Amino acid sequence: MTKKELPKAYDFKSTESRIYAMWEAGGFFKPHNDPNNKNFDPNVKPFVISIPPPNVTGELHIGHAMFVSVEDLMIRYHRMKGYSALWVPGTDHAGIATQLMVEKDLLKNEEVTREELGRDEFIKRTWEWKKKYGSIITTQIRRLGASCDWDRERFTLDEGLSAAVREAFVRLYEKGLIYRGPRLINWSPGLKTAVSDLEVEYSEEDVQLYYFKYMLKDSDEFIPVATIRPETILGDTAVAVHPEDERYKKYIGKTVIVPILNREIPVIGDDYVSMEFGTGALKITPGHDPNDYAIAQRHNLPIISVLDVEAKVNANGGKYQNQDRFEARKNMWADMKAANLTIKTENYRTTIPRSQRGGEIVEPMISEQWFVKMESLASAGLDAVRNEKIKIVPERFEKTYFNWLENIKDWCISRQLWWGHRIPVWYCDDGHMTVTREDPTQCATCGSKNIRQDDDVLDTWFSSGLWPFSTLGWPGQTPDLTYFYPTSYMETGYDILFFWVARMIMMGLEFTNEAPFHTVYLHGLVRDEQGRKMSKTTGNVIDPLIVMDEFGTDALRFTLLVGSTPGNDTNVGVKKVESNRNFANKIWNVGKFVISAIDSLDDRPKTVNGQKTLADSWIEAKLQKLIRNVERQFQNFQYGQAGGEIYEFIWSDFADWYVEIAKEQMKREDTRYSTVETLARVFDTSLRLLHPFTPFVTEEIWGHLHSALRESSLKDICKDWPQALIVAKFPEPTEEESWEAKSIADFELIQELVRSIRNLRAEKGIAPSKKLSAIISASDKTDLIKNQSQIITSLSGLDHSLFTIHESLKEKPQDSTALIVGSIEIYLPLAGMVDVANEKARLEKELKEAESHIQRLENLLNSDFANKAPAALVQKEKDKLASYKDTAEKIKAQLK
RNA sequence: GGGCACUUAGCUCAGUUGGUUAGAGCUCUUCUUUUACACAGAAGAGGUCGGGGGUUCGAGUCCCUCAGUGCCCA
Repeated sequence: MTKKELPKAYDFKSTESRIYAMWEAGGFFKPHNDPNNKNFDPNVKPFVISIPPPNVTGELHIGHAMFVSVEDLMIRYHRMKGYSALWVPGTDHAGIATQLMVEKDLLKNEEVTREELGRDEFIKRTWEWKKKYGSIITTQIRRLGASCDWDRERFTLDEGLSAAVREAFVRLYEKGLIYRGPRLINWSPGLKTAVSDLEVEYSEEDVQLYYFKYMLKDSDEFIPVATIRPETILGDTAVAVHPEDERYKKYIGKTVIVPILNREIPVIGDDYVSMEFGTGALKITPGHDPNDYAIAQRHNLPIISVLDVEAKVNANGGKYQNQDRFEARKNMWADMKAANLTIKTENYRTTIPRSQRGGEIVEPMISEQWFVKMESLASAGLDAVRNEKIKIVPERFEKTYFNWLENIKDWCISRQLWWGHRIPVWYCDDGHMTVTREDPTQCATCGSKNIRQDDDVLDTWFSSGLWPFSTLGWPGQTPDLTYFYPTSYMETGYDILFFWVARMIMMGLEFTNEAPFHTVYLHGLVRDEQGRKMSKTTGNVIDPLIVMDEFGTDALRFTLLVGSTPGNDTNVGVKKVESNRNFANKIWNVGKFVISAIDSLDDRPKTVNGQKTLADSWIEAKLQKLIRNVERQFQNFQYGQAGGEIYEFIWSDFADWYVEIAKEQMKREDTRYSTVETLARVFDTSLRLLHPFTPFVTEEIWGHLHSALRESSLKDICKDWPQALIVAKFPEPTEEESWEAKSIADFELIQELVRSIRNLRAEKGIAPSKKLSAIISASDKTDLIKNQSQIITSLSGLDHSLFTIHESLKEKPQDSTALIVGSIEIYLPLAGMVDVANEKARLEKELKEAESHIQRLENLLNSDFANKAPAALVQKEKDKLASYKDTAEKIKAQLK
C-alpha cells in the first residue's frame, strides 16, 4: 500500500480555504437540531450566539479577529459537546459611517453631494454600495474560521429586521415610552445630526479662559465672568452667583448688560455656582450648555439658540450672524476688547466634548428630536443582572453596568441622516402624528391625505438593540425564535457594554419579556506590543489579514485566545504569532509521526496481548488530568488557561517525552501495538481538545489520522469517529482513578533521572553520540528502574548492555561520577574525565541545597502547620523531608 | 471629583475557592543537523511577585495603606 507523503511543514496556505469549504459544504456550521426540519427534537439543548454585527462597509481589524476567535471557540466547543449550536452572523448598516463613506465617494468620483442627488437617489446609491462592498467583511470573517450559519445571515436594514424596528418603535410609542420634543442635545456640526450622550467623547485639552466684564445696568460696576466660549455670550440669559457670596450677593435681582448685543439680563442667585471656581460668577447660556440649561429650568429663564446646524452664528447673534463659531469667538473678543469689556485671558486645561465619529467639537444645542424614556427600561435591565438572570463575565463589569443604568438619561434616537430606518411617524398639515406599523395613506386623527413622513432616521444602535431576537424572526413567532431564543452567550468587547449590551438587555426584556442571553462575556481590547492603542496615525496597526497571510489563521487565533484574560486588554506582537505558528507546525509534525507509526504496523505481525507500559499509563493519566482541567476552565471562561495547558501537554508531555519513548516501545513486539494505539488515541483526544482554538491544523491532521487508522489494523479505534473533527465529540472528564497519581509519580522519577544524566553530560561536554555505561543503586525503586531501563538508557544516551542495576552497592565504583536522585544513586564511569575537586564541589553544592530543604521542611513541620494544615498536605511535606534526608545521606556517603 | 483595573524574569504575559523551592513564550548562553519537526531537540542563565503594614500554621493570591500607570463615568 502506498502511503501519502505529508509535507515536512504545515502548509496553512493550501489548507485553510479548502478546509473551510469542506466544513461549509458539509453543513457543519448549521445547528444539527434545526426546528425547521422534520426530525427536530425540542429536547436537544441549543447553544446560541448572535454575532456582534460589524459595519457592513467595514474591513477586518484586529478587534474583529478577537471576537471571532472567542465566539468561534465557544461555538465549536458547544457544538462538540452535543449542543445544537447556532452562531447567527450578520452586519450592521452603520448609519453615519456608511453615509459618510458613500458621500465621500460620490464627491470624489462624480462631484455631487447627497443634497444634489436627492434622498431617494442617494439611498439607492448607498444600497448599490452595500451590494458591492458588503460582503468584504463577511468574507474576511470566514477566513478566521468562523463557523457561523451563513444561511441565517442578517443585515440590520433587511426587510425582516426593518419590520422588527418598526414594531419596536410603534410599541414603545404606544406605551408612551417614546416622545418627541425640543431638548438640549449634543449636536455634531460636522455630521449635521444629533448624537447620543454615548457618542460624545471627552478629551483633556489646553484652551484659553477668557475673563470679561458683565456691566451692571446704568452703573460703572461689573461682575467679572470667565468663559472658554466667548461666542456663547450671545446666548446668555442670566448671570448667576452663589446666594451666599459676599462679593456678589448684593447684585442678585439687578440687571446686567450682554456685551456687544446690549441685551438686558438678570443676575440670579443659585447655589450650583461654586464661589471658589473662576471668578465665582457664572454666565448662563441655557441654549448651549447642559448645566446652564438645568439652571434656566429652575429660574424660568428664556432660552436663546445662537448657532445653526453648521455651528454658525444665527440671527440671534446680531452682527456675527453667519460667522463660524470659532471666527465669531475671535471677532467677538476683539470687539469686547475695543469696548474695554475684557479683563484677561489665561491658559486653561479642561475637557472638551468631541464627536466620536467626526472628531469635531460637539455643540450642545436645543433641537427637536425623538427620545426613548429610559427609566422603566433601565430599571428592568438593572433587575435582570441583579437577579442573576444575566451574568456578566468578568463580574466587575456588573458594577460599571449598574452605575451607568442608575444614572441614565433619556436616549436621543433620531438622527438627521438618510441611511437608516426612517422614523415611522407621519404628520399632516395640522400637525397630527400618525405612528403605524404599516405605511399610512391618511392621517389617523383627521383623515387628511396630505401627510408626510418624518425626515429623520433612527440611531443604528436602536436596531442593534433588537439584534438577538430580530435576527431570529421577531416579531414573528418563528420556529427559530421559539427554539433558539433566548440566546446563550453575548460575547463582545467591554467598550460597547453601554452602547450595545445594555440596550439589548433592555430591549430584550421589553419586547420578549426575557433576557436575550444569560451570560455576557466581555473581552479586552487588543493593543500593540507596547500596550498602545492601535491607530492608523501611530502606524502601529496590526492587520489581521497580513498576519494570517504570514503565519496562518490558527497562529493568530491561538495568540489572541491564549494571550488574553477576560475583560483585560492584551498586547499583541508578531513575535507571539510566530511562536504559535511554530506550535501549529509542531502539531502537524507530531501528527506525521503518529500517522507513520500507524502505517508502519501494516507490514508487521499483530501482537495480541499488548501490554501497557509506565509511559503509556503516564501519558494517559496526564491526558485525563488535562481533560478535567480544560473542562473546569471552559466552565469558568478561562479560555487562555485552557489553551495554555493543552499547548503544554502536546508539546512538553506528548511530543517531548511520549513520542520519544514510543520510538523505543515500537521496536519491541510486546509493546508495539499498544504504543501505536496510545499514540493514536492520545493524539486524537488532544486534537479534539485543541480544535476550538486552532480549527484548521487540527481538522487537517485529524483527517489524515482518520484515514491512516481506517486503513490500518487499528481501525477499531476510529469506528465511532464522525467524518470531520468539527463535529467530533469533545472529550468528557472522568473521575480520577487511583492508578493515575502513581503512574505520574513513577514516571516523574524516571524523568528526573534522565534529566540529571543529560545535565551531567552537557556539563562534561560529552558528545551526544557517546554511549556511556552506568551502574545504579536503586534501593526501593529497583523494580521500577529495572522495568524502565530500556527507556532510561535510550533517553539519556547510556549503553543498555553496560547498564547494571543493584538494590544497593557494597562499595562505590572507581573512577566514576555519582548522581543522586532521591534515594537513587547513579554512577557514571568517566575515566579520565573525573576531576576529584570538581566532583566534590558539585556534590557539596547539591548537599547544601538538600540540607536547606531539610531545614526548611523541619521548621515547617515543627510549626503549627503540622496541626492546622490538612493532613494530606502535611503528609506530602513529610514525604518530601524523608526524601531530602535520604538524598543528603547518600551525598554525604559519596563525600567520605 | 467618583469608580474600575493594572504593577510578577531583559520583553510580553499566565497564575479563580490562600497550600509552601513562582510558570510560559520571546530573548540570551552552550551543545546537536539523530529518518515527526532547526517553525526542532537537549542543557542552562534569569524573579526578595511595585513599597509598607495586617490577617493566617501558611499570602503573588485576602484586608489596609502609599506610589506609579491605564481606562470608564461626571
